[in-house]
Amino acid sequence: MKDTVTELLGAALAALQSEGTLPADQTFTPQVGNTKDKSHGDYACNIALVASKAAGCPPRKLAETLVANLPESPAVAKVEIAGPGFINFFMTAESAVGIAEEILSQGKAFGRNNDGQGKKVQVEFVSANPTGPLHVGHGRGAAIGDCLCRLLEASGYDVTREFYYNDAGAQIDNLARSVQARVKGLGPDDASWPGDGYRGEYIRDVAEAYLKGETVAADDRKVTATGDPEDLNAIRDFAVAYLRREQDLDLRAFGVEFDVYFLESSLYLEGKVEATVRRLQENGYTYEQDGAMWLRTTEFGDDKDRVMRKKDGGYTYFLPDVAYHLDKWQRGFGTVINEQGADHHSTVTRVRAGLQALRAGIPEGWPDYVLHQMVMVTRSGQEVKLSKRAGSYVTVRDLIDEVGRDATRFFLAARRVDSQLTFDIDLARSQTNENPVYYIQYAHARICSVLRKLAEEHGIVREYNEVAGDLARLTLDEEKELANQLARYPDLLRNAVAQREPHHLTHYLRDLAGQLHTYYNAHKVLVDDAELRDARVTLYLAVRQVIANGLDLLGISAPEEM
RNA sequence: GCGCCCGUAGCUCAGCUGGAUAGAGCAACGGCCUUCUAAGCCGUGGGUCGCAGGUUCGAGUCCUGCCGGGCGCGCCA
Repeated sequence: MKDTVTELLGAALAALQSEGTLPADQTFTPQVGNTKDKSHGDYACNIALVASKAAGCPPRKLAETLVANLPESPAVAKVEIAGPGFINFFMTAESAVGIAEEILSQGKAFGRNNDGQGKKVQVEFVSANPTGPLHVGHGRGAAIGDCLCRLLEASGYDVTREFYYNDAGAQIDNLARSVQARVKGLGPDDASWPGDGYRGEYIRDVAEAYLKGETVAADDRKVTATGDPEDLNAIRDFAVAYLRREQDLDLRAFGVEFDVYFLESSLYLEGKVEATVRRLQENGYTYEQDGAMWLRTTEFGDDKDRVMRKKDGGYTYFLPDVAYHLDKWQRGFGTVINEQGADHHSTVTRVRAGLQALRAGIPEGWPDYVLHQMVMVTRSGQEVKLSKRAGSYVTVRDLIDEVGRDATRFFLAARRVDSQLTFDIDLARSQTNENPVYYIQYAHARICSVLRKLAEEHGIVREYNEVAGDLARLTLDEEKELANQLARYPDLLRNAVAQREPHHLTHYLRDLAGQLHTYYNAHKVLVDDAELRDARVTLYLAVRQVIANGLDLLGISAPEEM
């Protein structure tokens, strides 16, 4: 419908250009928007305000001329000029509800597009080091990252989900020493406990499994414990595998699956770190100072130069990071999105600077970053800080166990990424209309319920994408507005992808579900008039399809009954 | 001190990249179940969009400066 309006306006603009009212050497592209207020019609355009200067006449006057030149269309019931010069389009209900047919013919494909044209995109997210269970922050990253992936896939991109982790650095040594201490029967409060050791209860579990000689398999590794308390290397390998497996289980419970697990150690093994260092040196951006090797990141907008090789000869995390991103580039990802917590935002400039210093033809703003702000968990209005397993933080597993996967995903994706998020456990648990997850799922279940009733009492089974009845019978305001809302869905997805903001989807679905509930309560579907009944059921089917499609992009189930 | 993010109804948050009289939900108050799921619906009240300037036909949205909150400023990741 919106396209129809755009075309009509395009024709009118062309007419004004050929008759000289508007300059022919400029292009005017009408922006057609959805109206907030019903009295402004269904769609509105501000082109008269935008082009009034070029036309050399007042906006309202230009609007009048444009309207006079609009081609006739059966879809348009009325056109009005309002306010400073807006052109408001009132569409016929008949043209609006036609969207239902389109939705049902496209089914699961409705809303999807091929904007990406099969281009390769990589989304790196979660990327937690294997030193403990995933915390809520990782959960937010998982919810946002996975939803972005689904949105990109729905836009025709070839998406790779990637998880990067450090399996060899100082933090892993620390993990190994912590597990070893537990293996030897020590606790965090003992005097000989390692200085910065991990204190969580899960360390004890790892130690016990190690002593029992268990075998664990995670992503690409499988490790059997030797049980030897003195073999720190064996403990390290086992602990990493054990905690990676734990994280995998959590992610699976959350409905997130990765295509690639990338090990930091592989960058060293394959000489990619050394190659990166050489290239940076050859390009003349490095220097020695205080026994360390520095990179002149200030040449590329950083506020100070960064150490790449420490006094002790080891590299800082920053260098493998650069090597890793060069590798991503070389793997052919024209678009890479790094989803991380905002507490890592300082790496953005640094990594980009390192990549520019390589002079590898990588564009300046590459890669993209989506940085989410912090998450706070509350229960009974109080902040929850601890979990039994992890000690100092709330884990993803805690949330899934307590409120379920659907609610966890929904709430963690329901806010703009750059605003801080309060996860209200009481709200997420509640099974009332105040909980948007249930509210949306209930709308879906309600439609299914009506269909069951139709089958049971009238013996009519409507197929998933079956159009029946005469849609022209749908003349109610609620029906037209419901149809308009459905028609917005494809644009909504485009917008969510462009902005990298999954929360638009949660808000949209909340609104759509609300309209469905309103309609449901105001007008009975299973009326005696069979033609009207069938038409309404068709609209219901279309709503169900869009809700199901939207929930799928969030990784949330669409239950048939509740 | 410097950098990034946020500040919108009592609370939690939207606001489609500058458009019309700033919107939802919750909470509060008042209604609706012999009718397809009341996990629902309808109605009412509620705002100097942190403050002050600027840009223009028009600013919650853009620019500057303050105020308040979060995060970061390691030869940790």
